[in-house]
Amino acid sequence: MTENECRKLAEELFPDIDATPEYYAEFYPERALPEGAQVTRIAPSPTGFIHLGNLFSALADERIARQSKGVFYLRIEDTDLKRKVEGAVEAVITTLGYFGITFDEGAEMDGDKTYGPFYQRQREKVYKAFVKRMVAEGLAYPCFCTAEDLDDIREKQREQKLTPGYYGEWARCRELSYKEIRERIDAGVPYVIRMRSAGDGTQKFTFRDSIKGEISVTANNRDEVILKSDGIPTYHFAHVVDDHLMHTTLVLRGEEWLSSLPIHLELFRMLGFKPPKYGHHAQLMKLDGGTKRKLSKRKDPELALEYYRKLGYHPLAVKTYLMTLLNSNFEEWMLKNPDAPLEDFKFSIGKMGQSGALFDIAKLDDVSKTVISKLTGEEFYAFLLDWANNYDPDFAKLLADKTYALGVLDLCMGAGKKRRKDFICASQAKEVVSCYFDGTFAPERDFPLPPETCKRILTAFLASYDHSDDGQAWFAKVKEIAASMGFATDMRAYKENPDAFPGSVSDVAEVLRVAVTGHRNTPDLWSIMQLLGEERAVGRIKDCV
RNA sequence: GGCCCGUUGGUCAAGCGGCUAAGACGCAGGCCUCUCACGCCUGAAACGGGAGUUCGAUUCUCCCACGGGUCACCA
Repeated sequence: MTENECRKLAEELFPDIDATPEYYAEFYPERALPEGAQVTRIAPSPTGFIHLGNLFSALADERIARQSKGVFYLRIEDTDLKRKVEGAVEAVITTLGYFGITFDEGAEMDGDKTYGPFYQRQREKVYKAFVKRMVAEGLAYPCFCTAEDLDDIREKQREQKLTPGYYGEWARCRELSYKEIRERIDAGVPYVIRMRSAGDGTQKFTFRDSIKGEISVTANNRDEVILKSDGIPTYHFAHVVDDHLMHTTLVLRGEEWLSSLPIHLELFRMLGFKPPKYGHHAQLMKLDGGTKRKLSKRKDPELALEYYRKLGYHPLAVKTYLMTLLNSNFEEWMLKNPDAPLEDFKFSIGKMGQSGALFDIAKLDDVSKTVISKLTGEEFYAFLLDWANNYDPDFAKLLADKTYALGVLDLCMGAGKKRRKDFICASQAKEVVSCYFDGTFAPERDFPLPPETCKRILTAFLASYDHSDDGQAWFAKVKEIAASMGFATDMRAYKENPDAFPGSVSDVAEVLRVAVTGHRNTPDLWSIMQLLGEERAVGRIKDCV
């Protein structure tokens, strides 16, 4: 086709598109941001499934943008209507919001008035303006190949052991004349628009990835589809146009995109845009039957963020755990700055991991314990109550007596600076705390000593019990009972010669503990009895004699 | 299969030519202690394999193996 024919074709293909690339360049001006500010985004497709990997990525994007006083926005990649799920966008926003990720602009926000719209479906005209220009300049052309044609091409390429794809002489529609194109269009043959790659498949160059460092890439040579037959762009094209017009400075995405980077780079070049910086991060993995594999939507419930919410993991715990995976020096920093908010940590993309990290629930649990131990009783109470209201109404009822519930939590969390770490997540906290509520107290007791001995201990205890005793007086009485039965009261002496005694105070205390709580391991027993109140505490012991 | 990325203890990982190869989780033992939890101490536990380069390789190069990714009008 001649230059004139190209221009003519562009006009005929897109008669309704009046706005030019120049118009949009002016419409979406350079952002006025301080020096060094980064503009990042997450761009999920609205499938309704938001997972740990999304949060992982979002957290990195958010940190980079906020840290640099830049912009973090949400764009919805809804170019594939097959994948669209109702309510998915709200789910993305609320779920990420639960984990404390918020946007500066983007879908469903006022930002729509600035660099938006942020739904790609609503940007059809924008993309077409650029496609039109590419056709006019001979950088793109209509392709009439059917799915069968493409299969046929692939088949032949496979036979000849060539790289599959629409490129070079395999690109059948590439050199169609203006007349041939006209005829097919007039005949109503559906078509897509493909980019006309300048590559021949041999040029190699190195690219500097913000995470992976120097990587070697082969220049693109494929005439990728940029506009589908329904007039909607493919991801490749939408990404390039949007990230340019929205002035994204850093694209952080999964390493599965690394292989299509050459396409994007060529598109940026064709359009005369300066590409953003790219950082391709590794995927989250899990151990399955001895080998690492990518976390899968279908097989791994722990991939879904909803999973953690249901179990009642604190959002900050999940976030903190993810930070330890995101930046290896984060944990060290956290140890040194135990009271600093994680926003104070200087996040650096250069320190992101090179290979896929295994998701480690044991580590999450440990981080969770620490995070919760830093919460005040009030804060944890509010969190627990909120969780119970959503997932466990019966438990919520037990929590209704706030003063009492707070007493329980304070007991399990420890007072002052000596914090216990009993809680991992809300569902587990419920188990831990169940023995303090009559509604959930399970009175099956497994005593460590023979029934007769237990009875003697409990009877003696009841006889001397005074609810107004302080902790010391209380324990002195326990010791007395132990001594009266010949049990050791000095633990050191007992340990040196355990056979010399039938037991120790520790056994006596344990009998009491089991009688009162049903458990062998609990926080300080005296405190528990004070919390339960005389009637209940004594009542539980009486049940055992 | 082609191309790309990766490979340090069970897990997350520091390391960036010379170290007794950090640290965290987990595990084991101990201290503290009425149990538990917390805290503290100690311990077991690693550079995938093979060639080079070098006085010297975990670190640089190449080959192999293994793991991952990708080759759509999906993102």
